[in-house]
Amino acid sequence: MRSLKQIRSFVAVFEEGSFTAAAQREGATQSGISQHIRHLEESLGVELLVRDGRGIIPTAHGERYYGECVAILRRLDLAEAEIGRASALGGEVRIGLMPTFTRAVLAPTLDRFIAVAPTVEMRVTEAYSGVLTDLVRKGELDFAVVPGFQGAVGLSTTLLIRDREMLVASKNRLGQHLTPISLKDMDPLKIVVPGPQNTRRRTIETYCASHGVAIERRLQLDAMMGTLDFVASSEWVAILPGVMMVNDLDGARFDIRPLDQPALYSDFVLIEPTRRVLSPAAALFASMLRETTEQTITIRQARMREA
Amino acid sequence: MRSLKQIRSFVAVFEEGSFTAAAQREGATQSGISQHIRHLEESLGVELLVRDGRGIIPTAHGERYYGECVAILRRLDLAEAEIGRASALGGEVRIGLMPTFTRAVLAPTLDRFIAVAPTVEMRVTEAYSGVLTDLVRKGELDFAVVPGFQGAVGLSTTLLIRDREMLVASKNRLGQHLTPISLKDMDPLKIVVPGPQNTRRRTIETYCASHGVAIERRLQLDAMMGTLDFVASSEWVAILPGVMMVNDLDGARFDIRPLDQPALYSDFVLIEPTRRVLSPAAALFASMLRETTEQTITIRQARMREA
DNA sequence: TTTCGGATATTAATTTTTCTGATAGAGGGT
DNA sequence: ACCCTCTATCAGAAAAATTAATATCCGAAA
Repeated sequence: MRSLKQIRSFVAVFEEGSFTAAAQREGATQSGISQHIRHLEESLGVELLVRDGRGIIPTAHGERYYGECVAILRRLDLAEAEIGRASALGGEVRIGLMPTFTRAVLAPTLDRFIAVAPTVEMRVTEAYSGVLTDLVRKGELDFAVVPGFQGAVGLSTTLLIRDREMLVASKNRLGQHLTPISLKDMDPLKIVVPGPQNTRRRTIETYCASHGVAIERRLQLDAMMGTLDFVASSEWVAILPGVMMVNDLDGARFDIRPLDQPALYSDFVLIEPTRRVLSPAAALFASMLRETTEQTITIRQARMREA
Repeated sequence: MRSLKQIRSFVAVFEEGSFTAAAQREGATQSGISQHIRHLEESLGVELLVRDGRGIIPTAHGERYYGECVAILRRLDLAEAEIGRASALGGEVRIGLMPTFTRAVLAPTLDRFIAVAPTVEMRVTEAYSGVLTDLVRKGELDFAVVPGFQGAVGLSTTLLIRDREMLVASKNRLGQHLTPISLKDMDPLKIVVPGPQNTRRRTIETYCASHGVAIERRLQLDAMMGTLDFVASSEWVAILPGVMMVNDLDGARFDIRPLDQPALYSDFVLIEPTRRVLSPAAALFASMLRETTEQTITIRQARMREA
């Protein structure tokens, strides 16, 4: 007989591309997963996955069936979310954020959220996007906010915010604080960049290369806080998302100027497992996060107009 | 943990209105069903059904959850139907028809169907609408054709055909064969009617009462074939759906005249369990049944224009 | 070709879950 | 109150899922 376990196993194998990884994600053994898939295939009378020593490749039937299965799991999840937690905001919310977000917008969002939903247990994980993506796919996080990017199997993405990139340097080093700046008119930069595994690295390099930005030296630094500290006390600069600088708009520590000619925007998206539905509490937190972020951006724009 | 068995059990209880009946339908014991529902309610943390000694009443949560569950089961069924039997027409088709349909349109439909799908095992059940409805809800029939009526929980209905009601009498007793007739201009009728459990009885009585049709005597006869035989050899008349008289349009045995002023139409609908999806073979048979019926009606209309 | 690394399949024993049959209990209708 | 019908509960039996160990398969590299 068909069972939800079989379906969940199949979805996991499909998304992870491997029985072993699926077993890990489902908290089961590879053996068990293997049997579930076999039974499923037997009862459907159709091969769903081709095993080729190196992982799996779904058959055409597998592809179709996967789509239906995700929809079914999602619907089931929705049905429960509707009932179980319809009224009371409760339970646990587990989210993942990059340092970009934890630096400035997390705290005010948490303040507001905790006031509204005092019984919800919040668990925030800080990590870079690759790690967060994995955690979301494994179901260990309700959602995460990562840079806009090519979707991954089993994840659905929603644009959370689009923000402007800033050139950041220590105080009085960049000229008119908060006014747009064109990098190609500047002396060659001594710039701090993240490592190549970070999505931002490629964005920054591409921007510089295609808009004639001269770079004198690069320093690869994978710590956000470290980067800020270093920039604050040296002649090096960094390109950072505006959203993480909202607490430094006063110009006391940093000179911050939005990139211009052209402006550089970054998208941040909310990712969640397609097979699941955000709990009301998680959805509330997500919307508060967006709101807070938008407010900070609005405030910044006001300051920029003054400057 | 949640399981499909639990969901199926819940749907069955909801639709049957009773644990005992649900157990029968699912081929399980009442005890097992009871435990499934209990576990479901426990894991959702919500009461779905109120038990009141005489059966069950769903709670508001139960109502909502039922809707989702049906959608999920249906989607699952669809996913499988898509895969397993996408190409080959095979398996078994079990349908239910009333005597109205078995008399004239079944045979030609079967001819066509068997020619196209020789490997399909057909099982046709003849019964009245109440019985057929029960069988469909229990999942023992893929679909049935019954008089249009108030939907039942768990069944979805599609209009299959709308046909005109006929006054039927033995040969040379009604005047111009196949021409419309207004009953209120006639002498009081000696009419054969089905018993009150039959949907048609109410339709006929209502028609007569509200359009001034005089009735001299009633004869209650619950056998369709018997009614025809009796009418053929007596001065009694009957009101019958046109679709069952297509083999008697030649006027050799009966005078047949469509009711007029006003015309009386009857709807026949295809009913199937909402939680399931018609197999390709069953869908094909249904569409052939509709086609055949429509053809017979077209033929009759041509004859009527000639007359 | 051989071997190695990484992956899935198989198997049998074990654990967990489900199912059943008997029985107790609850709630109307008479 | 009594009866009848329905659901709940329980413990044993049956079935299914799970596991750990092991076999097997496949491709890549030597």
